[in-house]
Amino acid sequence: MAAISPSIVWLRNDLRLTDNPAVQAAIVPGTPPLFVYIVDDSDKGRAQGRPQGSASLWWLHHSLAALAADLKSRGSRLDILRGDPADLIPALAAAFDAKHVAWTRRYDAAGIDIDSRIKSTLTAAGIAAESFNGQLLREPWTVKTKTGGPFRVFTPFWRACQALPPPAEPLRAPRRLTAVPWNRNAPTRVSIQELGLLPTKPDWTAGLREAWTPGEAGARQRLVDFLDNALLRYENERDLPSRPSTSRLSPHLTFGEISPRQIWHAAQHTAAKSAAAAQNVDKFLSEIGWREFSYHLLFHNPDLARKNLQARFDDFPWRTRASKDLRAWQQGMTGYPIVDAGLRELRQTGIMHNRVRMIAASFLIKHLLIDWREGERWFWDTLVDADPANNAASWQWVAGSGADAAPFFRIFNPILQGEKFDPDGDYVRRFVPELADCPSAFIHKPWLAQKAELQKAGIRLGETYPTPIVDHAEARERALAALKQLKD
DNA sequence: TGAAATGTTGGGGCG
DNA sequence: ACGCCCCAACATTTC
Repeated sequence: MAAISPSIVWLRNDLRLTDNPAVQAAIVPGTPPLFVYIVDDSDKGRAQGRPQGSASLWWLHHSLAALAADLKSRGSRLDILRGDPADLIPALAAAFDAKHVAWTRRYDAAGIDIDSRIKSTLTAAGIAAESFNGQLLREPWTVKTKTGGPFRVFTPFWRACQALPPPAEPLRAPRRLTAVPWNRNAPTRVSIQELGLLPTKPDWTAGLREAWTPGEAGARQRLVDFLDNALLRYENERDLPSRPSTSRLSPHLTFGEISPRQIWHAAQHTAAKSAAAAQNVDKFLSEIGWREFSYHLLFHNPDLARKNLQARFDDFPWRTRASKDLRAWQQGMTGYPIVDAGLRELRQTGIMHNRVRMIAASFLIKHLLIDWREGERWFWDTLVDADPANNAASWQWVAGSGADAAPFFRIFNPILQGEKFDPDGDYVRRFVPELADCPSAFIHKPWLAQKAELQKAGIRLGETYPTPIVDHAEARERALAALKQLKD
């Protein structure tokens, strides 16, 4: 019997079966789909031409495992390959005599380039290659200003998005699938374990395991939990890092375990319940809107992670020999508790609360005068939600070099921000345990406490916890002086 | 999706 | 009783 020619679903950052148009497109009677994931070892294959960080790799491992289990329970299989997709995809199609390959789009320049080359190769070989929008509410090129150009300001961008017809209803996951036997002429497969994505010695991932459930089911559960239990507090509490009032969906979105369409529709459903729900949904969806805006910016500015959107920042006098300060920031040892708590949360859990990201980023850029790209790179390496669009766009936003960005003179005061958004210091105490017993009045400025008081709390500044590496007022003046140079 | 400096106002203590 | 000063509270401007 002649082998049935399968269609190939090339999965990438869309590790889900629900609302996945590439999966849907491959479900054709008589042509069972082959589900393939490729670990691209070539440099060009990675988003922004750089490897993913170890936290992201941990997530990838578990997300792949979850997807493999989902496919298995439906009678199918996830096949993993390692190498260059430009070789592997055509080789797979040839080995299986596939007539159809489908994937959902990515938006970083390197990825777009690879995908369009592969599409031409396949098309030239008489194979239908189809790409879909799986990761965004709106394709970046479909949202235009009145004059037909891309948006550079968030509010009108989001308004234009909302004026478009609502996103399509999410697609259902396939129920029952048929596994395609592997072909001996096809490239060699590897197991998830063989990919070696998990750190071994030391295994520092206990914090990650505790905080997260990677995979489609975990993503959906997170969304339901958020809408059912936290939504009504979202507007009031989303800026309080000690409160579990954010959605924490970002890494699930990064890996495509859930789509923004699913989120949008579920949120609309919840919004219909009450005026209060609707108002909170509005706030929440505008954060999804910022993600859309970031992708819009990335698509129209492929160098977003490397190049200032505002060229006047190209000559900014960043401190280039500040490796000691950079290191203190990375390790959460700046002496400013809210900043240190954020960077330690990042290393421990692979994520940082959004409010604290802004404070920590502002501190690196404005207090330490270190190039925002250094911070962008660190976040890329350590965040489980490291995303080529969100990360780059947000760093440029804080730096003031981006689109619709905070002006450079908007300098967060880490003490006031701490007191405003972590008034009892719960967040600091959790992630900076050496300050756990510090009186609340000084939790964000321990260097101003009486020595006896600190002693009682077991704190010896400069020994158990650092003294501030820069003085806020001085650093602020220095940054404002640098701003003047920028104008000249 | 700031902070700090500066300006304005109004209540209350006080001579 | 009144004006003066102080200063908190709030508003505006500037960085």
